[in-house]
Amino acid sequence: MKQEYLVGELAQHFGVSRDTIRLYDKAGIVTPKKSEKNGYRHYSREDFICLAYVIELRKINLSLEEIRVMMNESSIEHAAEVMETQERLIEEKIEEMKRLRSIVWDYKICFRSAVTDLGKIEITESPVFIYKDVGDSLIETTKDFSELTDYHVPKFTFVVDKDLFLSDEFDDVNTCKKKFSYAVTLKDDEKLAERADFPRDRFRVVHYRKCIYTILKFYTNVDYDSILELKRYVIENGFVLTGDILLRVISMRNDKRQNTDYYEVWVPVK
Amino acid sequence: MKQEYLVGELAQHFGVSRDTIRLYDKAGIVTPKKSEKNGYRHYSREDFICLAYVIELRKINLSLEEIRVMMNESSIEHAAEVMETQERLIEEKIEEMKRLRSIVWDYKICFRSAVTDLGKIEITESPVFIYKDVGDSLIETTKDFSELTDYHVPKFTFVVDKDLFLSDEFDDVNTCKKKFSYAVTLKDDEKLAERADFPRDRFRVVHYRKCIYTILKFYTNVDYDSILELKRYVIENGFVLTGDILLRVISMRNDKRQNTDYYEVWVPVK
DNA sequence: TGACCCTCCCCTTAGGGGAGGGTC
DNA sequence: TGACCCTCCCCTTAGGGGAGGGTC
Repeated sequence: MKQEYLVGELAQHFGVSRDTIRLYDKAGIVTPKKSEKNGYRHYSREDFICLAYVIELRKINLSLEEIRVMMNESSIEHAAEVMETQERLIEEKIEEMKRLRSIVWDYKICFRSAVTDLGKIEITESPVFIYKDVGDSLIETTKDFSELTDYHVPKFTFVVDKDLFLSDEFDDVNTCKKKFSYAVTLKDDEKLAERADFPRDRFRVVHYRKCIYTILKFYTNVDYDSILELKRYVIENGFVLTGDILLRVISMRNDKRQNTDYYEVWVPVK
Repeated sequence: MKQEYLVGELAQHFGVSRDTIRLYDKAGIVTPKKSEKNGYRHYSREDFICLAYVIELRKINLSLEEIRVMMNESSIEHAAEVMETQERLIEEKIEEMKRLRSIVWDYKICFRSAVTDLGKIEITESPVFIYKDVGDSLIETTKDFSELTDYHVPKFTFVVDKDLFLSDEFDDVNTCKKKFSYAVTLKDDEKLAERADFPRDRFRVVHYRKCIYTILKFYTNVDYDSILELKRYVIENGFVLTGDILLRVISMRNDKRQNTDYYEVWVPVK
């Protein structure tokens, strides 16, 4: 009857590497007899059972140190507590993952739209934006938003004055970037602006309004063709602007040569 | 108007350490101008926006390398794909976590019982066990089980022959451990044994049966008092044994000095 | 001889912490 | 002077991979 095993056999049986099993020895978790002759590890049947248990415990993400304590020093009471703690941690992890999933989902939808709807023009109703001009400091301005919510992240937004947009001045590619002003906007999915304690003195709210909606890509600081094209569209179709235009960052790169940035664009019209 | 920021301000604003922000520079993700004079990093408004984005991306568990690619080389199509991949990974993680939760929950219940029900004796009905004697090799025996299921892990089990248990021989602590034989059992929660393709030739099945159930702790290889106590209980109460006794491992230690092991014990009686 | 076994060493992620020294 | 800034170096987890050498 076979009583002893070498690392290789165990590694194959448990589907782990030899090194992993040797590490458990080194870490004082499963410490087989070692041959005096050649230093080979000889795992007894008890070692085998312990190793199976350790590999189970590793699967539920206990650290080697926690496992070492469980195997060597701990009481069954302690083991029960470890499992209770681990259960709580897993619960929390699941909740956290669900939260991340929804953020990732938002990005995905946003990027997908940028891909499929790039340049498409649509007349629709804008969402409500909570809005703040970038004053002296972008830090201070974005910090203000964190009082409102720590979940949604406000987006950096270019603003083009409606009259400037229509003026001839705006057509000069070299100067038009100087016509942008800067704001930070938050899509008000949570209807924060409707709450009684919403700080109306410190934020502006841009309500639902009829808008031309499109996604534009441009090479920031280099080429503003796509926004000039949008301007032509507005004029040719005889739209009347009812407010300033928002260009909200979808994705922004920090490439020193040429930034390819995407924006969602809201042009209020009637 | 404030156009530039130093690491300290950004670190405080974003709630990360200075080193983290410096690391993003070193990794080529957000690379501010550095003062020629003193080497200070001066973050522009664009850097600020990128950093905010990077910190968002880190929160959804993208690696720095993935983020670097997204910031420097990737198209919006690629960014969309990254998010789709990430969404799938998060889905899988959630499923994995739910699976782990159920394993941890099993352990928790098991260890809790060991704490609260230690030594308590109960007459109940045993579950169905799929059962195999340990033949020449524990590896071979447990490997057989992996054909059945890769979810449940079979447990090492001592078996005491019912006649031996009652005999005087068994009372001698020094020899009683030699009376144990060894098996591997799997609690058949999934009703594998009822399936048509269950390999009846290679496994035994122990069906529901009336049993004395208890949890025992003993110092394996040293002290078998608790099982002798159980024997006295059986005799004093005039139980008639109807089959071999199973002692299934709940928790096993590999301490060289004194193994404190817990077993759930099933004594079939009528 | 080939398939094992051993130890030692270096490498990975995303920072954290500290030393030692300069700057506003 | 205190609160900043800088770089450099070591440390963490749970292994993976390889070198170099011995063993069955």
